[in-house]
Amino acid sequence: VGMTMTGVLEDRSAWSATGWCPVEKAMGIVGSRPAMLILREAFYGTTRFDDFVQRVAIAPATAASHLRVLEEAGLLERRSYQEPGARRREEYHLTESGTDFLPVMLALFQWGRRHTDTNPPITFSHTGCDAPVSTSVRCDAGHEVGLADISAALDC
Amino acid sequence: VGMTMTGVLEDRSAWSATGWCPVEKAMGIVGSRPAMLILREAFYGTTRFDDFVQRVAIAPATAASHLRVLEEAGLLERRSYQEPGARRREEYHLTESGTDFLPVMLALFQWGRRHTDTNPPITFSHTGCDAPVSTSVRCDAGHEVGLADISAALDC
DNA sequence: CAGGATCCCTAAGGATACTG
DNA sequence: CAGTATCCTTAGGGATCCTG
Repeated sequence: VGMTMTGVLEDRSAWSATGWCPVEKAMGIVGSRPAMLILREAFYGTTRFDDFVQRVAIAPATAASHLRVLEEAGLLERRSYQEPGARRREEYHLTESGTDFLPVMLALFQWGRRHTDTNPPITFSHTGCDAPVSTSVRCDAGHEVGLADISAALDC
Repeated sequence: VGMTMTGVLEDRSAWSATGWCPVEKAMGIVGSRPAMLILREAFYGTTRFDDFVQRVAIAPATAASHLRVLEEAGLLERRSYQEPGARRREEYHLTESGTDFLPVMLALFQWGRRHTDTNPPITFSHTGCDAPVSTSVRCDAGHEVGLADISAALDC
């Protein structure tokens, strides 16, 4: 059963109620300002608790809470480490699941830059190749596709 | 000034405070469960108020509120139309800014499917070509790149 | 059918202070 | 530095009822 994306919905009744939607699940984890911005910071290389607090500009309790959620959801992992002679420290690092979130983050960044009034003077480019980096929607054959060219099929 | 993405942050102090971040701005608009799911429904072809209410399973007030925000933010546009003999109705349609949100939505869908326990039996494919569709991070030269291969440069 | 008005309520998050 | 504890405030959102 295949039909254009705009139209497949009529085939299923209230799938939101079933809890089947990955988007919904994802929003439960990263669907808040603090969570998303903590993740943004993680992509920028932030690993320390206090840095998250300051750079996201949130309360310590909020940071602790969301860091825990992100850790439990598997996006971040907590690492205790101890430099010789120094005392013990904690760090938060992106896991594979966390780095896998990059397309979402970059897509969101791009969308915001294009459709809001924020346009920070920063460019992301491919190391070595130096060409600018962006997210795109493509089929496995390599064609870039828009919404109108996507069909949704229920595998039933 | 170019450096690996993981590391560029140290160069700017608290850019979240400046309100410069597109991600932050974007989260202000779509960074809630209702907003994101309304948008999801819009991608599936939902246009009517009551359908949004039922399929997202939210209160009318919540729907009205978020529909308005999405409209004001330019993602949705309200269209009054009147079929001959019927009374006036309202519809919400994706604008260009709205359809431009597709990469985010699809990336979020994919991430959720891969990293949460939700795996709905649905496949998105390229009409005609029939190959499955997905989001990817690429440079303009066409290389698929991961986080480690991205460098961030401040254009200053 | 497409909402507006109202009420209520809880959970999120800021501020501040404290601890190992 | 990496949090926890406490307090307080507000905005988000559900439920219900009403209207053009």
